[in-house]
Amino acid sequence: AVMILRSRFLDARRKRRNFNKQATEILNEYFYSHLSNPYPSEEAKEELAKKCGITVSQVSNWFGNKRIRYKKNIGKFQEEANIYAAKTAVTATN
Amino acid sequence: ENTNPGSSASSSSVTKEGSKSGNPSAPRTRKKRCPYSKFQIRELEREFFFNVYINKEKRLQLSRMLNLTDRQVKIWFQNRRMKEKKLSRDRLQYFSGNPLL
DNA sequence: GCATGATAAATGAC
DNA sequence: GTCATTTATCATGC
Repeated sequence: AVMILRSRFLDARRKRRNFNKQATEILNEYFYSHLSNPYPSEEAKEELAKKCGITVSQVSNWFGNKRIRYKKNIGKFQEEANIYAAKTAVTATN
Repeated sequence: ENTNPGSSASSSSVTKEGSKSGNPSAPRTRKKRCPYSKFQIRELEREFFFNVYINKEKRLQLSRMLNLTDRQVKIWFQNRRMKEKKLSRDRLQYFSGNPLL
């Protein structure tokens, strides 16, 4: 049993699985609403992790990848940025 | 599969920064990340197994053997310790709350 | 074929 | 020294 768990643990780390749509929505919502300073605090990371159903490390990975890839090609994320900007605007009015 | 530029003897490559001699457009070049070879990793891991903290003497010896700089070996051990800590956290999280064991 | 998550070198704050 | 991070690279999903 120990070996089974151990191998499953190793595989789980290596195998990549995409986050579900809801988690991605939450992460993007935070990212684009904090575009001037997309660096969530440790507490914010824990809250995001809880809401997304992922680990804090995965939240850190997501923001690290998002920041560098956004900076490298802002134009590619323009449409996405507009979507979440409008979304946060709507939630603000409600 | 190695050919590490800027390591060992040829100290001409990684010019840390020409902070002097004018050079107004000092780009402060960040060293490009170059993955280490299997052989380098094996030797580094071997030493890490014996002692997580490497002393200066072994560090110099190891850096020469692997054609790396002292700084590279030092940083590798730092990163490796962080990796070990993260692995421990992940293991604890994964095996906790498990009906088995 | 790229998008995406995770990991490996490298830097800098402290 | 730790540790969050930047950057490139790796591995996988689709």
